[in-house]
Amino acid sequence: MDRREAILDAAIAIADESGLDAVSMRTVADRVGVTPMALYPHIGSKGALLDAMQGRILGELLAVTTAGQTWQEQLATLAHAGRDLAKRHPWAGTLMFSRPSVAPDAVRVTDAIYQALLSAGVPDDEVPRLERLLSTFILGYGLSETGGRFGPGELNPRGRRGNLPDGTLPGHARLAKWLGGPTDWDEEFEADLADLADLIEEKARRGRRGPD
Amino acid sequence: MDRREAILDAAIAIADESGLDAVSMRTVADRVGVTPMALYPHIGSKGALLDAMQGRILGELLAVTTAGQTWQEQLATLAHAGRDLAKRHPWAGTLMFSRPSVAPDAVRVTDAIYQALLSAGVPDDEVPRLERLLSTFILGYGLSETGGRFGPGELNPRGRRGNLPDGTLPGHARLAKWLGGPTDWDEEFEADLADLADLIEEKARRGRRGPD
DNA sequence: ACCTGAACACCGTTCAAGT
DNA sequence: ACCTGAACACCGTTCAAGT
Repeated sequence: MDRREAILDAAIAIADESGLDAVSMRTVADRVGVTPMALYPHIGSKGALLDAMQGRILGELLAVTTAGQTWQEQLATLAHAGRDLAKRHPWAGTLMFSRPSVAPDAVRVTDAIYQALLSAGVPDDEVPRLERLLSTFILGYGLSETGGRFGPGELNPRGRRGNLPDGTLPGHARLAKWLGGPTDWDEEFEADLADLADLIEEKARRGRRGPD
Repeated sequence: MDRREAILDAAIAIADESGLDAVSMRTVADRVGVTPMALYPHIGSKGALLDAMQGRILGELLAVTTAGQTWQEQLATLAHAGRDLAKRHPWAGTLMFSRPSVAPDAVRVTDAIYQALLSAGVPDDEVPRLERLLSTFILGYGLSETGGRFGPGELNPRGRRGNLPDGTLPGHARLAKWLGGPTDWDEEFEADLADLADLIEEKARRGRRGPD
């Protein structure tokens, strides 16, 4: 097997098992069965290794096919694939946000979203912006879930406002009924996607009437 | 001055100047004029230092006031404050996504968004989800800008599809006209906010008619 | 009460040396 | 052509010692 591929396999396995911080030239080399310095001719540097890991992840995203689907189905397929990926590889979100997507596969994912928006009837000049809005949200959602931003503290104001005087959180007070229990993140993701699909549909409808 | 505050000042100054990676117990201690180990009684650990930095940032966000504004103005004020913060402290986005918001100030920011959504007329049971949708997008946008995900490569397909066969990027081909030039990120952020405000208005309108 | 110095187990990377 | 060993300049953190 190609040494470079073996190195990537090892790095991804370590990241899946113990997080991105556990990926070091030393731990990767150990897993491959070689000295840290032996990695350099094959992958260049730690940064290049992270870029290559990102490329692998995006390759997985491209495995999904959207041929013959409606634009709603296409977007849903891509969004779910993105979120599934974030769950399978919890470190992927951090990586995506922290470095520009240089892999050629990244452009192909972007293109798939462009195509879905175009077939929805979104005016050409609005497509790139809406693609960034969608991908930013999907990435952010995945990262919030896996990174802990949507942690239990977000939902349960009891035990968090201990050091705040009463009456400073009127919003929380009024919404108490909806803030108690656990949240179904799958359900919430579906609802968000439905809302964003509505937004796209509205864009397309206005586009057909011509711009304001 | 309180030693703990001085330590936080130093850490934030270093992060602003040289990035979050440059913040180490050693560099912070150097700036304060003390040995690394002298920090521990005051801040506990590196992780606690990062949490405290996050708290400071959120405190800045609470300085904005939204009293007497329409809900559209309230949301715009908060969104702009969030994005300005991300520009002033480029490391803040990474920090927000990578750890749950434990600071009491975080709940107050959330509450401000709750209040705006409530006064827009969004049904109570949809407010927490829409708050997460909004904050996820705003954070993600700031992080994409400062972290480089919205880098020049995203916009200019020339020079990136060198290793892809022709015809694999139909979306890019059709949108070539809109993908050439530089993007005004301020303008794009405004347009995104306007779209999300439309979405909220639509929610409120449907809520008044009663649920489906 | 607060700080220091030495130490431990880690990093990424360079460079000369081995086969 | 590919890999190793030693070294350099870094990490966060512990622990005994100083004032």
